[in-house]
Amino acid sequence: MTYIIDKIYGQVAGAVKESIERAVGEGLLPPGTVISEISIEMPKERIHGDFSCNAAMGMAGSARMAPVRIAGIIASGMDFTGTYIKRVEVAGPGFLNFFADDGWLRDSVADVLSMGGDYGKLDIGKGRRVMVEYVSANPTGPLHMGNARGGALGDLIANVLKKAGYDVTKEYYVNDAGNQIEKFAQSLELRYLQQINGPDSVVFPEDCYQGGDIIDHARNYIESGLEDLSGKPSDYRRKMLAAYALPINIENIRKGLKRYGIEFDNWFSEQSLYDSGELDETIEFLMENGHTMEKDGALWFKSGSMESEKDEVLVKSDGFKTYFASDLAYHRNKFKKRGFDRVINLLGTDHHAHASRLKNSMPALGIDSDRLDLVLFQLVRLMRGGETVRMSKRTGRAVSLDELLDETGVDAARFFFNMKASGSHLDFDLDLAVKQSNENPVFYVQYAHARICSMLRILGREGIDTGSDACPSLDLLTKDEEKDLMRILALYPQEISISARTLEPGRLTRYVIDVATAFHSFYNACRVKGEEKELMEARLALVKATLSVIRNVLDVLSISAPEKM
RNA sequence: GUGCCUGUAGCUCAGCUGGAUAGAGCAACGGACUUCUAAUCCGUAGGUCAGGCGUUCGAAUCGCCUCAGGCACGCCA
Repeated sequence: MTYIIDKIYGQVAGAVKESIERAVGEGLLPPGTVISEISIEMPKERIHGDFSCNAAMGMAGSARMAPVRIAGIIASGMDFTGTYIKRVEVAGPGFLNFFADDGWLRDSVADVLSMGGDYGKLDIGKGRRVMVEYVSANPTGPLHMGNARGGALGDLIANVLKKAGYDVTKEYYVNDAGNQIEKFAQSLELRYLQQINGPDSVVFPEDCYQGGDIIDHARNYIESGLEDLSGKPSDYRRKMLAAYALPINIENIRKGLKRYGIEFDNWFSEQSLYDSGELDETIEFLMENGHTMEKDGALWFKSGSMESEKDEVLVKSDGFKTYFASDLAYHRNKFKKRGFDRVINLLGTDHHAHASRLKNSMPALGIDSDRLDLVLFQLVRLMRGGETVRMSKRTGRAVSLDELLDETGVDAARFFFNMKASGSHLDFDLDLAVKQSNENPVFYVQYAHARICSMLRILGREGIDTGSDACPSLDLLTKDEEKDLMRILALYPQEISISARTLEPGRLTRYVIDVATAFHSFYNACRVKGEEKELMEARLALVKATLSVIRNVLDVLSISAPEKM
């Protein structure tokens, strides 16, 4: 897939490269001149041209000449026949500034119209299979704000990679085994006993799950008339209560995420690694390959040569396997059993240490650690009444995803969480949440969409064909507002490309705001209805292309595109 | 104490593989609706890019140091 924007970048870079080679051949530039990678950018200032190249500055060192002189030599011998470029200027410290014919803008709009929803698709993924694992919250309680951020980000990354040509699988890792499940079962048991024997009958320890949902589970269990557990052994009681509550929690998580617009292709159970024997296989594999050692009755994973890395316990002295062990088995499963080419894990920064240890451990499993990408996002800090609210399931004071969505709505929440780079902190002021939802840029973008829909409705009512796929002549679109809008539409493939490469797709929210801004400016400067036929048709085509791109981006963001507001 | 992340306009944040006069939204101020949606547009104002030193033609961007905040350092997950 080659877009106009890629083509014109190629034309500029090609012309520069050709000109440099010829100048070297003719002795105008010294033979040893190193041609650095030719990078093209679009200058902020229009007087600096449509595209600019700083190759001359990069070559100054090896050519032992002033950048301006080199730029002059390159510029003087350029051939632009058969390209969108009209002319070149040397400016500033040695920039080569290129001025393009507006034809590239018109051709881009034509592409948008002909490709529709496929516009922006790329083949950089080459169909490779990539798994994006995100949310993966412990099923011991409801989803909270941190999960909301990770969910919005992970889902967007997955959607972008799909758009970029990867074969994407979205996966949720269900931590339904291990220590926190024990703690969950114990908490349930104690709440159960409190229900039966009164609140003071047992002590409820601080390290148990304090949330009210645990109490609800205990009460619901009793009220639903299931087996009376009061006289049974503790082990059995815990097992039954956990077996009762866990599926309910998982189902609630699933429903909550669905409401949030997230549907996973696969829910992978940690317990299944125990049941299938893969966990034991993995540990044996590590032992056979000399990556383990025994100490103090426990089995340890020997970290590589890195002195700073600490060794990790795989099997505790009491025989229980650690989370680290099952995570290794899980990743062995992802790469070896299921054959993913690439795996992306989203994690809160509080798991940073664990995550980098996991990544560094991949070679011990025979996996190139470059195939595992970690996307770390800063946790959401919740502010209420000017105070920080700690979000921990154990303290039971977390704000749930459902509560958040009740206040802000799905669209605003998903947009909001993707407006900031993953690495930046995010303070969420609950008191401002409702007010903020009115100011949220998502409405600005949706408004542009609704406005266009309204325009098309009215034009259609006047008997104008708004559904035609044909692209009329766009030669009459010469005003700044029209060209600015065309230009921003032409940039979409690059936005997808950069988002996919950097795994930082938050820029798409900013991009679609820019599209909306350019459209609103156009709307105020140019009329469609009532203009002379040819101009009206050209503007109508531009408006339709804008609608298509806005819809396209909102679709990737999984945000609704209302036709009326 | 050690490691990682963050520090840019009053607020929330872009920009960070070095490039031209550091951008946007909100808030503030001044304008624009008898016209396809004013949830909009146009304009004004707003900066020691936390601070310091260095690297070079050029630093918000790269390196070192300091300061401030967050997170992690368990036979927890």
